[in-house]
Amino acid sequence: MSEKKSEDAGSTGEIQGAEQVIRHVALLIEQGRLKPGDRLPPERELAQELRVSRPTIRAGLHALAAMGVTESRQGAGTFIPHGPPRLGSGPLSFLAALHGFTRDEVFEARRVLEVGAAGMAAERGLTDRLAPMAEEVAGMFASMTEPQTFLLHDVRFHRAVAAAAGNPVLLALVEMVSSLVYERRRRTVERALDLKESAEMHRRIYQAIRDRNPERAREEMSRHLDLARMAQASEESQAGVLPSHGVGSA
Amino acid sequence: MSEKKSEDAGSTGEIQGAEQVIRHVALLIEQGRLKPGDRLPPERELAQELRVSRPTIRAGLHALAAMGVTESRQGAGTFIPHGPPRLGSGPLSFLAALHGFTRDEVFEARRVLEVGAAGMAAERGLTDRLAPMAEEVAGMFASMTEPQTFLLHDVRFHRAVAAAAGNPVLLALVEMVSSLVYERRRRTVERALDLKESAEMHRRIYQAIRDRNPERAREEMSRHLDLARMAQASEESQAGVLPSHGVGSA
DNA sequence: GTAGAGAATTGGTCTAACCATTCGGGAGAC
DNA sequence: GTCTCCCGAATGGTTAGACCAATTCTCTAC
Repeated sequence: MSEKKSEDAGSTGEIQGAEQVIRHVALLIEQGRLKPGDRLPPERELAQELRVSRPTIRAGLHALAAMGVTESRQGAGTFIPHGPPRLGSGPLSFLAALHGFTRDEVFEARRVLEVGAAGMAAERGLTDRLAPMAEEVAGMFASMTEPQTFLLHDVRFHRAVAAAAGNPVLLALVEMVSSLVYERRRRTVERALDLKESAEMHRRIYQAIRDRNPERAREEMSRHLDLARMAQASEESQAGVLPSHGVGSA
Repeated sequence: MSEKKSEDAGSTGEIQGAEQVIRHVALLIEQGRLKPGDRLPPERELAQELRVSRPTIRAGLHALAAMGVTESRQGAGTFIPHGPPRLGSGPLSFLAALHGFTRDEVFEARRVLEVGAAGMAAERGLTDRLAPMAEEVAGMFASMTEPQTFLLHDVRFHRAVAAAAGNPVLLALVEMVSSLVYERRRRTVERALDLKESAEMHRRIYQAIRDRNPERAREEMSRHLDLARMAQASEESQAGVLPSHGVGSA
């Protein structure tokens, strides 16, 4: 009963529908005809080219947008974002909500990633990546009375460490997991108790990386994340019951 | 005639359009009214409920599907997948193609994740997770003349190790990164030279975890991935120029 | 030369229909 | 009574044409 359908196989294969749009864009990317910052052809043009209707094109583009591959701006066009490689936090947020990831589990995954990143950063010793980290540490010490600002520097410090590891894949993963934590932390950071101690821990991490001491960098990062996990648990218990990992869209 | 913009604005806010669909589903999940395995309401019903047209609903559902949150089957309905938490490889594949991740970078990220996972698996020593690993090792020794089958066991062994770490977040990350590697490896594994040595390395990793020796587990996993990276480089150089990281859809 | 208004471009949405697949229930055969 | 087969309802997939909204470009007026 498995009679084949139309054999009009074009260059994109026989796939029909929204899936075809994704394949087409993937092909353009592989061929180097689409790079970060570029604009895709208008929807109407794509529709004509792929011989499908515009809503079908739009379905495919929505899927690409959800994967973070494209961004659409009404009136302007659909673009491939430039900037560093970035995995959206959406998928992980949904998984967290669906499967009830605990705070400890998320922190544990984060520790694996960030301890590794801290070690790599220390080993590699890319000197031009030191200043961004140092600046964020300074920012923390300067904002100990403004928890939200402090948290911002905190986020950026960890991102800077991941960047100093010099591996874009690792950086994207760190950002994806971190964003889960920070989305949640933003609501409770006002209750934080020991911002000064936190700032000093970050400083020690920085110093270990600066001194190109991977062992110490790993240790300090590991200890820091353990303490941060407990601190967050404490903040949340003060705040009462929170909705489980929100499905934040960032 | 609804003069007013629908004032039914529930807790979903006043967001209009496809975004609203995503928020709505996210809300249902947070409230526990949608769990893995469940079926979503039919599109026509959602459209009526959210006061938007069906194409808009469909756009949102396509976005959710791209994030791996839902799966649609024509004639049956739209479902939330059951099974373990899973991050699709699509987003990472696109990032790889767009930013030209090198093989070494991907392996490096993989090493951070899997060395951590191996260590955790050994520390935790969940005895009921040992058998799956052992079975895959056996499968490798049994399929040294069939590279594709060998590769399958290889994939599943690494997944089993990540599962033995007992952290679903880490498991999802490992699978996402691994799938990038394996998608690529599938094309060159026929040229593999030392499947026996590879099988024995996997066996040593298993033994270290079984013996609850985290240090050795980490070491063995690290060494294995380094060798695997070089092996794959060798296979690819034999195969000539390959298209850069394909945007595989899995 | 510059600033503003208008036109063209482009993504966002709607309505209304038809197609393709799946699944369940009822009719018929045994 | 049980089983099998088929048909129709339910549901996702696609199409078509139209209109709205935001952006961008261009051309005019000063």
